[in-house]
Amino acid sequence: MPATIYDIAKKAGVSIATVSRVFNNSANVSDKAKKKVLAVADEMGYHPQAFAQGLASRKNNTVMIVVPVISNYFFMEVLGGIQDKLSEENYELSIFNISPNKDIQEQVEHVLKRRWAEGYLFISIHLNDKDWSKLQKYNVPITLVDEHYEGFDSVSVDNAQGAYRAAKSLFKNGYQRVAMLSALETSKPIQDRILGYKKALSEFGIAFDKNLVITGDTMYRDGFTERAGYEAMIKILTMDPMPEACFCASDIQAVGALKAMQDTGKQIPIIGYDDIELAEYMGLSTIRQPMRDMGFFATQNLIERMNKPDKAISQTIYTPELITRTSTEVNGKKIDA
Amino acid sequence: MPATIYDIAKKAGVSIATVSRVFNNSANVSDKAKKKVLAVADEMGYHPQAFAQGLASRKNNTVMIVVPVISNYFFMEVLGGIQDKLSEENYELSIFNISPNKDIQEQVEHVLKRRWAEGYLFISIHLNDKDWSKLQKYNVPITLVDEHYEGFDSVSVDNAQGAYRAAKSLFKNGYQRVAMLSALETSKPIQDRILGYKKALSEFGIAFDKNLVITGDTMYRDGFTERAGYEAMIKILTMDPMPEACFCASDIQAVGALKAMQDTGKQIPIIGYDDIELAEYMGLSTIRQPMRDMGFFATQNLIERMNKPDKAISQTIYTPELITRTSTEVNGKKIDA
DNA sequence: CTGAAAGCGCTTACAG
DNA sequence: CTGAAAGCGCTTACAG
Repeated sequence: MPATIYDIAKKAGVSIATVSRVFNNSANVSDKAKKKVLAVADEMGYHPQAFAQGLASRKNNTVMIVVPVISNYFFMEVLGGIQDKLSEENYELSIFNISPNKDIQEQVEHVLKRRWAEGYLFISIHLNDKDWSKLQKYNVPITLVDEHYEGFDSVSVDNAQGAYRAAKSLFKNGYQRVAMLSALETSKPIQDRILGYKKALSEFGIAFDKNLVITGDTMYRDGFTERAGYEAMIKILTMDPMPEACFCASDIQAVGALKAMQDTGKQIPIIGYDDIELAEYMGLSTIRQPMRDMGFFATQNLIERMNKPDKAISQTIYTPELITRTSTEVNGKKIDA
Repeated sequence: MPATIYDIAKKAGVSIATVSRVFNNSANVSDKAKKKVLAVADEMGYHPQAFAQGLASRKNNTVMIVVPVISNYFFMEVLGGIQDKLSEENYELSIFNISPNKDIQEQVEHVLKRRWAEGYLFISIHLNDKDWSKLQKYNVPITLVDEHYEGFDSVSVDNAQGAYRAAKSLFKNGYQRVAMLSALETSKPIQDRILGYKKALSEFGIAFDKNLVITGDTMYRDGFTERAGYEAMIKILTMDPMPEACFCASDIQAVGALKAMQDTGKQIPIIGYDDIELAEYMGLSTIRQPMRDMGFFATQNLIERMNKPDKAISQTIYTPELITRTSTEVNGKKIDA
């Protein structure tokens, strides 16, 4: 049985209130009492229990991440940013993994009801407006990442704009038949990126051809995998006529696509999406999302709200930028942005 | 103010004990009472608070991961396995990130004292025997991943053996000057991998040359990055005489190394370590660590211990296997394992 | 600066 | 099957 506050109080010859004050750095404790308590606590290996503190104080110093897919590059980078910020603060980190097989809304409400944390970071959770508005009534600090809804603070990237920039640069450099290597169409980021692709098309007066929007067959992780990218690129390279260039919905798919081109010996310029660390080393042109910054900033925003619940709600939207590398070079000549 | 068990009890016309029983699926509740309670709870949006439950029952259904570097490929894969297992069970997941700047032992003890979780997964936490033995006195379920100490359950990979296999296959295929692309030497996995490399050397009667153990200059993430791999490979390729082949301490470094070879136009066979998903798409020969399995199995093991604290301690050690791909092919000929 | 006491929201023998 | 009551380990006005 580990020591409790009562054991320490008794042994130190003070009340439990004093012990509590010592551990909460409360001002009003004599140096003598403080020293004594600390000494006894150290000797008995005492440390306040998080639960009891949480119950008594009605706060628990915990930030919870709610996320659907945990082992994925985008999340990993965002998580890095969250950690960077959290390490400056005194908060514990908890992660709740939303299962794709059960009702999302229900799981999210469950999490909120359990009151596990003081604040929540919802990452890549996409709900409709009605469901989001229901969540507001819980009146708990939530910051959205990779999604936005006017009722909550959010940090996201303009997906349509990113896709638009990628496609536009390809059209601008003279390519006409530009394929889009896509993923699961019910995915919200995909929908937005298709929108951007279409916008670029119409700006250049090119008709939309749905046959040029290709996905792989593997739908694991919504199709955001090397394998799905490989499969899709094989389809693209065997089309007749073959597309002249390709915009990929994610870098990780682009990695598979690059491999497909290598295996078949056919090559067309491609642009990815995300700018994961690897992209630089693959020479992959891509649309950069500031993932780490997003995580950092979202966490900062959340902590501010936790401390000041009535501050104004803010929507932060990053505009992604095009990074050109060798995957869009032709005869050593870079592509124009 | 959210509803409490008292509110529900009053409104449902039962005692709080009955409400509690309903939410704990206790057998002894009449169907009628159960239905009534559930209806009222749903109406008032009630759900038991995790804290209060934890305090009263002295368990909290939480598994905590303790890990030094959170955004890294190895951890991401292991995490995937943990999630796979946890999603079958009814546990919450918490993550504690050990800061590299503070004393590790102290942080670990802090975590244990706070009693945040019922069971802990220590991932890539390396302590000396004395510190590990100190941790035993907390008498709490802990499973080690990527480390082993006889006092705890553990799931690890034989790093020396893996490195040995990689280096051996290179020597066996006729290469004499085989460089090792290394990382921070105080890292325990690195030490073990160097040991394996040396073992292969001596088996083939080749003298150890410390100038052939090369690291990059970037020591961010202990040197397990593309950049560090790139830097190190550049050094290797400019050595005179140039090494004939290279064993890399991780796939992620190997990715950088591949890029270095591409940029310089020089090429030697290389073998990585880990077999991250990407390796297949890069054609990278590598030593496969069953990362996902390790996470899955460690979690399973931990849960078993949580349910049965006195079960025998078990050490699981995987032997990594060599996967040969194009990065070790010469003129289309595969390397022998 | 300090202590007695109430209270946080649950669980769980115990008695019926 | 059900309820009254004690207890989990803390925090925090309140009074001194």
